[in-house]
Amino acid sequence: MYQTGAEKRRTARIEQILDAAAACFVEYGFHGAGMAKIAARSRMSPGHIYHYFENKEAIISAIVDRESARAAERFAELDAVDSAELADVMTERVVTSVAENTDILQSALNMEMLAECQRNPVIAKIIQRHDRYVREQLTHLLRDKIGVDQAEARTDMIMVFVSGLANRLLRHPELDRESMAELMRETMLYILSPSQSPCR
Amino acid sequence: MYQTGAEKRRTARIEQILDAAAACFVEYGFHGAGMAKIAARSRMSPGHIYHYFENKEAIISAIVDRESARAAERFAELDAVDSAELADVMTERVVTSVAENTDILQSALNMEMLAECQRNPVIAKIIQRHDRYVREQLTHLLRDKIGVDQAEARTDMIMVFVSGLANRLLRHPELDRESMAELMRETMLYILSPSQSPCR
Amino acid sequence: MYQTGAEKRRTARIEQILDAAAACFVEYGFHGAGMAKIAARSRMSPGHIYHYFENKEAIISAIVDRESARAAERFAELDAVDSAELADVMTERVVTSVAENTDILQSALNMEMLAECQRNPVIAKIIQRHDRYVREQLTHLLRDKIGVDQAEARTDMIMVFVSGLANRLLRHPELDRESMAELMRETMLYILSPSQSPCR
Amino acid sequence: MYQTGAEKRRTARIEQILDAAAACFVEYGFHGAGMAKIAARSRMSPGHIYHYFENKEAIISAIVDRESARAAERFAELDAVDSAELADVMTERVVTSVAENTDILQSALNMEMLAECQRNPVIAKIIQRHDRYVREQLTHLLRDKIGVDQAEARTDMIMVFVSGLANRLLRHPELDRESMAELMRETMLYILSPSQSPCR
DNA sequence: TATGAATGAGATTTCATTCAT
DNA sequence: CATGAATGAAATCTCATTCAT
Repeated sequence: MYQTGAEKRRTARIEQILDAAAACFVEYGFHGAGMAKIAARSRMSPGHIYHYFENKEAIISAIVDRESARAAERFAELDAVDSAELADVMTERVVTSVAENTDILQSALNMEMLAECQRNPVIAKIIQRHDRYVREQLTHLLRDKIGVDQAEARTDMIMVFVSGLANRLLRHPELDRESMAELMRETMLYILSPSQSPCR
Repeated sequence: MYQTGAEKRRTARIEQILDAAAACFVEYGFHGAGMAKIAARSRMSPGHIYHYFENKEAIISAIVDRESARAAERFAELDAVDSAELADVMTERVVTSVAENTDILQSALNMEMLAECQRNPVIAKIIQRHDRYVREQLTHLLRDKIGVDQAEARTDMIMVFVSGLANRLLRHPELDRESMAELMRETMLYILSPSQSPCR
Repeated sequence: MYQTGAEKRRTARIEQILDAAAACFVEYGFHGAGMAKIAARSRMSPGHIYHYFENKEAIISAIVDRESARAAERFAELDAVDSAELADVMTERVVTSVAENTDILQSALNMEMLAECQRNPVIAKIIQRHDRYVREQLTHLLRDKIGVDQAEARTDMIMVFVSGLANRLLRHPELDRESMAELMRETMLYILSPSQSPCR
Repeated sequence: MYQTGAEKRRTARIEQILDAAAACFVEYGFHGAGMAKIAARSRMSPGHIYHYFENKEAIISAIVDRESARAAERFAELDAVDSAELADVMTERVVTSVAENTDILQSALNMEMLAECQRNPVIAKIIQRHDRYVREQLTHLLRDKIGVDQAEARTDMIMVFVSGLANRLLRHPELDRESMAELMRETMLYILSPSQSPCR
């Protein structure tokens, strides 16, 4: 995917905006993050943002798209992992993310924040599409690689737990990340363990 | 607690407002629920709401207080349940709630919505206080009545799971409630089972 | 002027309102003094005030009327004072008022406060009528009793000084009343002194 | 003090707002002058005013600051006047001001208007600071240049008189400016005359 | 008479978005 | 490509006034 200089510049500008916006959404929430703040954090004028995005919704849409693309990368990586180790790798990923706010949890945080504007039907659709995608990939991994039964139910459990945890960490920053991570480890192992049915 | 006619009327009016506001918050989110909408749903003028509540924050505060009071009632009921049955009763309650949107889940939904305005430090404190209360009660039930070990970790698991589920149901109304309820049942039984440690 | 019991009661009620309103106007200003506050201070419901006064303007009108009547009384008293002593009596009255916030100054304070709503043409007219009345009476005293020349100019000086002083005391409560009173004494003596023309 | 084009424009816009606001305050009073009116008079949208001023209070604050700066200029001019002529110059200034509503009196008018919102403690402080400054400067001129005794008492007299006059002219536009100006001249000469003590 | 619940217009302020430069 | 001045609709909140009881 070759880009001319101008295109590179454009892409960089867009990344700048998305980073700034994502950070602002997590920090202030969707409604609290005014275009002025996002512009300031992007080191660009408010007006100029509209050269790259039609409106605020479009920024959200792009954030979700980017998140989806990153999720796709992560799933591709997991797809390459040896089946026998997959459960452990997945577990460690989630645990690390909780402990360090990387990847998955950061994504979850973003989603939490964007959810504020779920009533906007355009955004709602985008987020639901992302959610469906993640669900499919996860189910695929569980069913086809780890080989557990009731893969969909287990997927739902993971997603519920991850989103619940992101929420909780966001809103109760006083909680101990270490013990939350440990909690998550146990839970993941339980959910991913093929020997004992989570849903007997 | 005797009330004169006027006091009854006042109380009824306040309940009216709280019901309307809670419904609006769930339907439109905190920011989408303007005082105008809340007023319309309460069947009174916007201005009149300010006879009962100093501002929008105060409404939220009152909703959380009401929620807390109801939670207290529910916990009191659970305290009266026979220890041997408690795990089952709790499980059934949660399951029913998910299936029928009653009590606990409604409360959880409300909390999710109110969480939108967590950046408001006044509200943040109120919600955190409520959260702490629920946590304490739940831990008490798990440790002192059901008698499981690691009661706090299990409490955290329940809270993470319930909030995650409320979130998910709120944002993905297309999900199948039946299977979600079933998922909830399995998870609760697992968490509440004293024989197998969730956090070895 | 005989009054039946009902009439007496009515009159008392009206006085109650006027006292409360005047006090509120001085304390909070015309715009800051809501009908609710006035009602509370009158120990009466907001709605009930409208049995006695058509609207807020009417209260002001009545306050000014009452002030005018009191001014008339004061002028009548002064009219009865021996011409030779009149200048001294008037001076002492003003000085005492400044020192103790009685009579004249209180009246002036009320007027200052009401002046806030001067743009209301109805009120403007009422206040101007009061002002004209005071001016006539004062000029009469100066010209016909004290016997100074340029009575109108001297009257204007007195009125300017008194209103200026009321203003200043109202807005700079930290000022020393004693020295202000002394200042006023000197000024009054100067203005009322027939021997030395203030407007040569 | 060099300004770029943008800075000039900004300064001009701010002046525009301050002029409009001052005019509105004089015309309608502080409470009567809505942001909408001020915006219309500044020929800009209500919202845009908030790019330059945080809120209505800030506008007032800026008006007082500007008034203070202008007062400082005037005092600086007076400081340069020959001592022998100073009393006459000051008198003429005040007299002209009364006759033509310029400078000093205009300033006083604004102050009168602003006084309406004295109950706002922020504004109250600003105005008191301004008042103190004027008082000091005036006292300095009287004591150190004109060389009268009791300079502070005379200063108070001037300030009371000027504010009283501004009040009166504002509220009784039917009064004859000529004769008011004449009154002012006599009074100023009397107050500034070192030979005859106003406060024996 | 008397209450105070109720109304609704209007005030200040915010903010996504547009546009001249 | 870039700025930031400018708009205007909408949100929260206040308060004089009315009305059912």
